[in-house]
Amino acid sequence: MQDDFPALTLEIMDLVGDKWTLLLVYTLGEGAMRFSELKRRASPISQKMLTQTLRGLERHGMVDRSVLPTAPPQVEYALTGLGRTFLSAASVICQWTKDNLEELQAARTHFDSARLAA
Amino acid sequence: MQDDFPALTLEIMDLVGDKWTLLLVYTLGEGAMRFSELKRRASPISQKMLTQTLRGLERHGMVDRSVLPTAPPQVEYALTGLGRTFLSAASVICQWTKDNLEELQAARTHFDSARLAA
DNA sequence: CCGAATCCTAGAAGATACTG
DNA sequence: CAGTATCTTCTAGGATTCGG
Repeated sequence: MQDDFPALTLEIMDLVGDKWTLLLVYTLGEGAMRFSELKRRASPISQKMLTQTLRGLERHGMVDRSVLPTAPPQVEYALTGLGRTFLSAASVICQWTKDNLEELQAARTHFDSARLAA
Repeated sequence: MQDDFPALTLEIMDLVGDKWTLLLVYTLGEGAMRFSELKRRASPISQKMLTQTLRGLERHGMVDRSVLPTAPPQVEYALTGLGRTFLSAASVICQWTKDNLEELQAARTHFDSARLAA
């Protein structure tokens, strides 16, 4: 896999290199959800960024969008199979981050105070 | 873990939410390396972004920087223990991306052509 | 209720020149 | 060799307004 790093990291950044994608994937991991509920759960995301991020996820085949034939219209979003396996993979990073929160915090504090002295 | 998503995703984006961090971590995963070699291997990164990204990694305790007492000075960068466990976690996403490249590509093509029609 | 369109600003990132 | 400093460009993302 070594030789594919550049291309793969570019692809990954294209997938989740923005501010909200990861949060939305995790939120949708709790179940299919409508636009407004998603907006509440992923607060403080703006409508614009919610729409924009959802379009990106849809484009990558990670999220399925279905318009319910009601009035007023309701739109439901759900992870696809691809989205679910992605969530599983992403959970590993999430768990790592949780497990190492204190060490990360300590490293930052140490680095910052050392820099302040200089 | 569910309730920690917002905070964790923010933390993750702080760690690897920029353009070059992931690539550098992967590159350093192949072994300790000097500035110039790193710059070559992570091409086309600029000196500025290389320095800046390395400082960030150092700050997070993921990379160790050591100045060799030679003339001209040589500086070697290496993953710390924390950096290595992070790399392991990140590899899962990397592998997922590799395994699903075709499906991702197909989803994008399909989405884009559907949009073009409209 | 869901989302498109527009405007605007902060910060990311590239290019270039210079230093111990 | 390994940076720092400055300048410019570009784009992500927030605020707001409007439409079906």
